[in-house]
Amino acid sequence: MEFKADIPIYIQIATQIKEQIMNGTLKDGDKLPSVREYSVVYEVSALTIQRAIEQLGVEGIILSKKGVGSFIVSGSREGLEKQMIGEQVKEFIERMRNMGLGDEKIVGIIKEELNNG
Amino acid sequence: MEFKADIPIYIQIATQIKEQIMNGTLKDGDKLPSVREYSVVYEVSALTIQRAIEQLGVEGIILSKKGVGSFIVSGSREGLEKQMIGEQVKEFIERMRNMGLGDEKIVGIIKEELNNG
Amino acid sequence: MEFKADIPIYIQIATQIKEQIMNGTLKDGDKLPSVREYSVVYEVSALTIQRAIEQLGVEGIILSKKGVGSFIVSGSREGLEKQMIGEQVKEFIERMRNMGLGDEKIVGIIKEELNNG
Amino acid sequence: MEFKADIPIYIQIATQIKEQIMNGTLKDGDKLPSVREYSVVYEVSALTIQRAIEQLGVEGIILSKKGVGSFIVSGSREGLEKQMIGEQVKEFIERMRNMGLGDEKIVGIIKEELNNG
DNA sequence: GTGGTCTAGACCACG
DNA sequence: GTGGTCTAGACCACC
Repeated sequence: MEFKADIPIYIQIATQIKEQIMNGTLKDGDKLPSVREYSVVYEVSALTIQRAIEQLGVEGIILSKKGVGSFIVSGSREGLEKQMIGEQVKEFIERMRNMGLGDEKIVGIIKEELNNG
Repeated sequence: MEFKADIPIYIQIATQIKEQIMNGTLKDGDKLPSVREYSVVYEVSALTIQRAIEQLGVEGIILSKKGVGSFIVSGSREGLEKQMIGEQVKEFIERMRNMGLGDEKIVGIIKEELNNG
Repeated sequence: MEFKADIPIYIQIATQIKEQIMNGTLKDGDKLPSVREYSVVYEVSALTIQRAIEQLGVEGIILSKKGVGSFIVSGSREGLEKQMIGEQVKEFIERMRNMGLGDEKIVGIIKEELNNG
Repeated sequence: MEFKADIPIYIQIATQIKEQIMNGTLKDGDKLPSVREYSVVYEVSALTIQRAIEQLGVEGIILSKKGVGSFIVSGSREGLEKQMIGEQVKEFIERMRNMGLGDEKIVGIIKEELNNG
């Protein structure tokens, strides 16, 4: 597993888990892999994994129980959809507009990339 | 001037200058405002401005001449367009796909946000 | 039955039993309900109940006889009163004083809460 | 500096800083001692201090700026007063009532302890 | 000098 | 076996 250098690893892992919730790999009520298991998979220290999970806990997406495990809070998927998609779309459009692109051009480059990429 | 807390200030300033180049506020060959002027406008220390300018220099977008000033390298606009737009579009689409969205849905939410926002 | 997330469940159960001794629900010499019964009532594993009872045993409040049951030690109520009330009152007052509250103000907020709550 | 064994050290430190805000030792806008300074004073690792400060950050009480320091958010004192005092008073009274004490008795033991202690 | 991240390893309390 | 806390030390980016 490789990470971008300019974003904290625990944030990148947290984001990845969020994505897994959104695309259905992880579902409501599911038990997450243990901190130690993740630690092996991602090849980072256990503490880094815990910070990722802690982060998700603060955001109300997962709930950790000592001695038991971490579980996906039911209904978190719907919340994530609005939050993550909405935020990122707004940010993306704002940046495109700041660079002087009009609405049609924005839709154009998206379509182009979808077809080519 | 206000900045996001989780992104280095000098990066945010550098990004704004890039955007000004792309939307035509700053043009090929133009002399940038002085560090002092920027320092007043953005309400940050001169050192932070210098790091922003240094950053743009490293990226080949501007050229600093000692005792004279910094100038926008000719042709930088075209380069920026491909780099900034291309990169960001790819990243954006990748994230949307990671969250399980199909191509049509991606275009849909973009259009929706363009009309509402 | 619901528990606070940041305090061990077995401690919370032990505390509730202590409170029942103090308010008279459980009296000197009484036999405690069985581990199984508690397990059903509190909706936790038998092991957790046993830890709660073990805890009370260590504190000298109950006495467990193998194959017979657990019994409330005579005189435990009086001991609990001094211990629990005394400790908690001291701690509470210390915290209020650490926050800069004077004696009169402490009595005031207590009275206010007693009337409103 | 000594800590209670059953409460995380970083929580105890965070609580102590909150108390200092409430009793006026630390005021709105004040810069907190650095992580390293605290680390020496409390004789714990720098990371433990950072978790305490991080906690206060999540609660909106302080704001940390990379390379600059941590500062007390203006208006945090008023918020703390309502939150900390209110919560603790309610909890204290609930526990006293669970033990079978009537309102007058609660006020009585408080007054007694204030005079003796 | 400042806060932030990460590691590797340890110990503990919980269920 | 699980999550939570703590250490000591390192490196980094920021201002």
